[in-house]
Amino acid sequence: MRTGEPDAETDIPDTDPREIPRATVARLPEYLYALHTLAEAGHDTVSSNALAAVAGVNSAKLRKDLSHLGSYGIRGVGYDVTLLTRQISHALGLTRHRDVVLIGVGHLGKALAGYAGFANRGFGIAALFDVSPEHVGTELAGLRVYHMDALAEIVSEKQISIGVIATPTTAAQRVADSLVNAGVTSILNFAPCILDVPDNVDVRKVDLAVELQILSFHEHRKSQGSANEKKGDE
Amino acid sequence: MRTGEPDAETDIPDTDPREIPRATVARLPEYLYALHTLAEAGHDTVSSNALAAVAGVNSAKLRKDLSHLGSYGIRGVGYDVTLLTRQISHALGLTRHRDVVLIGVGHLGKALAGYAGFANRGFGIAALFDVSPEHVGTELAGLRVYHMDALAEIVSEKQISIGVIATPTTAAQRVADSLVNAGVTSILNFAPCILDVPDNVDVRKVDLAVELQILSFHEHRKSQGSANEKKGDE
DNA sequence: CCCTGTGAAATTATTCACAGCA
DNA sequence: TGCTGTGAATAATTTCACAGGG
Repeated sequence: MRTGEPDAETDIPDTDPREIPRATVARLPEYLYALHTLAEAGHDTVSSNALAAVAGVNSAKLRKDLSHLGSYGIRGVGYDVTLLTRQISHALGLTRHRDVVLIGVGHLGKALAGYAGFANRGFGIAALFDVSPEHVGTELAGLRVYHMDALAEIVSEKQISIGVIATPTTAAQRVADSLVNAGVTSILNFAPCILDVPDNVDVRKVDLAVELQILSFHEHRKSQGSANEKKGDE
Repeated sequence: MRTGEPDAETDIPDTDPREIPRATVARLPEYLYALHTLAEAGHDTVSSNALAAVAGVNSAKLRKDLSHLGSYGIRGVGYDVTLLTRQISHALGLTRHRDVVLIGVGHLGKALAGYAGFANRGFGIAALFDVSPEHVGTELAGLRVYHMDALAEIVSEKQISIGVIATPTTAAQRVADSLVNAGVTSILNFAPCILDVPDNVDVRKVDLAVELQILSFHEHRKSQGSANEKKGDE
């Protein structure tokens, strides 16, 4: 167990990614995006307050988060936008371009394949896969759709380490197994199920319906809480 | 705690939603889904251990989560699948059907409109909206695409309280304003930006690229450190 | 003064471990 | 016996508040 040491001196060589708290990691991409926005708006430097406002978080939290990167702001001024962008990108491992494979070219797969947000932020889709003869061999967003049989070969050839599952739930575990077999070590799963994978494989799940259910809870809370606070706005 | 007290409150299925911790709320939908799976597999009752395994969480956590609902399991047996399903649904406010409006019928909007997971889990899409003449008036997944001008009318007529934004980033804030004006009080935002809304409006953001960036971090961590210690999973 | 970086405090979340009931 | 429900212990996260550099 490592407690915070009382030195505020020179101890920031290369940040060990394992020491960045999970909650911080989850926010770094938001900061990155906010910095991008600010850079485009012509800002060279930004204070923790301003950046926190754009990213939608508390400024103390932001500073603490950045402190985990060993990042250097300038007291009295703020952070250099370009430098901070580079530091966060480095911490997230985005300096090296990471291509992904996408499995399933149904509605969601199509949306993901055409999603500019991926390419914009350092992720290219290396190849698309499906099993349906209807899709295999076609082209989508400038990418050929391969049969799953070709997965291992392409993953290994292009050194892919991340796979995105956009298949129906019933196929998800099978696809995950194939991905793991092919050598993929991170999976983004859009199917609403728990994937069984080896310990060295990271899985993140995005369930669109879950988000709505959480909003439903908030609606429930509002309608139960106070029936008197209503904003008249027409 | 209830050694000598009259448990008059134990029968009341009406939990105060404000007392359920955030982290618990975020997991309830997962439990709900797991229960659905178990029910289909023919289980009448389920132990916290079994349910936790299906939902991918620790069983003590699951029990504590359920205790916030005032839910009653049977000692020595487990939980009644049907009853627990109903209790969670109630806590999430899903007993009442909640329709949503979806704005933006680009790739992502199309995917969402056709996403069976919504309808399956108590959310219907009441109407689709867009501004592009190319889309307005067409039909998609059995739903007509309306022009944004009709938003307020339809939201009010159908008593919609949840809106889903699947537009380009540039339009997101404008759409959010329209939704708020129309009376929507919860927004699910797929555009990668922070929305400025009144305090009484809840916003949840889903950024597909952020998820990939978090995975990228894990890849980075794996390739940088010699993997010899404990697993970092989730 | 500005601001950052950060210990310490407060809050929240998770896990343990066991009493007590079916 | 097997299981739930839950205090107590632990861990993680957020927030406060201020020292100290520019």
